[in-house]
Amino acid sequence: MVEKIWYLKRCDLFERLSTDRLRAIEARCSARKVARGNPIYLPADEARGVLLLASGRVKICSVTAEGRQAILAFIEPGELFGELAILDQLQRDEYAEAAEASQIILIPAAEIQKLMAELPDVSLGVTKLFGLRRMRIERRLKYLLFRSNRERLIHLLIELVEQYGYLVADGVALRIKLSHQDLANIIGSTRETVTVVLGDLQAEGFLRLGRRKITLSNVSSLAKSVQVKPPRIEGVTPGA
Amino acid sequence: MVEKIWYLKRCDLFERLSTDRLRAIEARCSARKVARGNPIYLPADEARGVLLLASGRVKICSVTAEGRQAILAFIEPGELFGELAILDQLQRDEYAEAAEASQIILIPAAEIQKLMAELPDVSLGVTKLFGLRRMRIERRLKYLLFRSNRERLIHLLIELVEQYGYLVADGVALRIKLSHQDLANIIGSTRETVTVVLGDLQAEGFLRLGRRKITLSNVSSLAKSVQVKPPRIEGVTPGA
DNA sequence: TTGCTAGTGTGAGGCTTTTCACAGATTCGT
DNA sequence: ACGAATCTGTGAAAAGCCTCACACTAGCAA
Repeated sequence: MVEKIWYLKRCDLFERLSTDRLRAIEARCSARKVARGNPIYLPADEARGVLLLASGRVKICSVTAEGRQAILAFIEPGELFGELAILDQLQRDEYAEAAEASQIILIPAAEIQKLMAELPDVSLGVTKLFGLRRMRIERRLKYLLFRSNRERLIHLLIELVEQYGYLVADGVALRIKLSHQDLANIIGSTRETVTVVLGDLQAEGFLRLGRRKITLSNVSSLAKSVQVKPPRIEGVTPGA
Repeated sequence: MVEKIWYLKRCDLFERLSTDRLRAIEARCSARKVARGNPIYLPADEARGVLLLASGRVKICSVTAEGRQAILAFIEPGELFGELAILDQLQRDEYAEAAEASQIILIPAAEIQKLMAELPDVSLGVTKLFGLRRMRIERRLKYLLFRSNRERLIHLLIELVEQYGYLVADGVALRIKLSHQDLANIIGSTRETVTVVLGDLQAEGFLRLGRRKITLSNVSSLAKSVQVKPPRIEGVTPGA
């Protein structure tokens, strides 16, 4: 059995709770492992609670009638997802799948609601979480509307650098592996177009391509080309 | 001077507060009127507080470098906007303008934060507000990604019916007046394309066009054509 | 009434993006 | 180590959408 409490403590929302309190929550939670590519919840599933990602990586998607997969977000270890269940939203209309082998913890909605009622800190934390997610998605909407695929892709790369970038000898690399298909699924384009545009950007010297790997050699001029201020880059190591 | 307290009471978030409490809040708020087409806040403005729309209609927009206006949302009387200020987000990156002559009330962020800290109900209300807005925008992102302009427009029409539709003799009319340019600004297209697509839909018998006015004659088959369940339509009158 | 403005209708031409088809390369599972 | 699956690169043809240019109408203001 997984040490659930250890992971609970790593989530912003719970880090300030007492160990006793955490033990109590832990008792109500269940954990499970999901292999890469497998679903965690489907739109049809009833939303019984909130999920916490202990390890791995999760993507939140929706699928069009023609079978195209739109990627709405990636979730990193320590982050909550499926959190609309907190609002007694029983039905979700997106689904979550493991982008890598993952361990997840299911926290019953009632548990969070109880915490929110008792501890204003938690309540505020949830509000902030919602606000943050909303800002992210609003920002994405803005850079998708009216923009060419080239611009969309550049904006996405900059966002990825902000979230996953780390410095290497010859530029900035990403701590996340994405195929061209994945990138297309985020910006609402096709795999082929992404391949071509990335090829162009490489030819123009903005980046270097590897298999599921992109190294940005000139983030700031790339940012300037879409009139956006260059992102801050986390100074250090590749991480786990 | 406007009867601010009257309007505060009409906002979901405040409706359960005592009159005394409301008086106290009222004392900290300021009200102003804005004529159609004028800005309410700009991206550069510091976000001093949250805004409550007392009357009129507001649109939340962002502008691309090439001067295209993306409409992110409409705000109706009784709704809050600019609410990210609650999270001490000092800088906004969208702007708000009056879509019709409007009266707005500015509530200092500190006031809301105090309420949230003292009253769990308010705190939950804010969380719900954030969650709701996020669901809306996520839904929009989903119907924009990978979709043709025709599909985007149909989805938008269905959303508008849900929010603004009322039954009339020959179908469903909308309680909001939008030009083709407005519609284009919502779905990220151009005025001409919207005109053409609406013309097609009219020819196919789905709707009838008037000046800044659309009457849907067959909402359910329109919904079926994009594989969406038909929206509920508010049963009655045109409203104010 | 007479402008004037905002909103709508239409078409030609060109650019962007998708679609389809296939080939080579790398990684993964067993 | 081997075959299978995944990932990337490329090109031709077609579809979709945007740009630009202009005409017409309804509503508003003086």
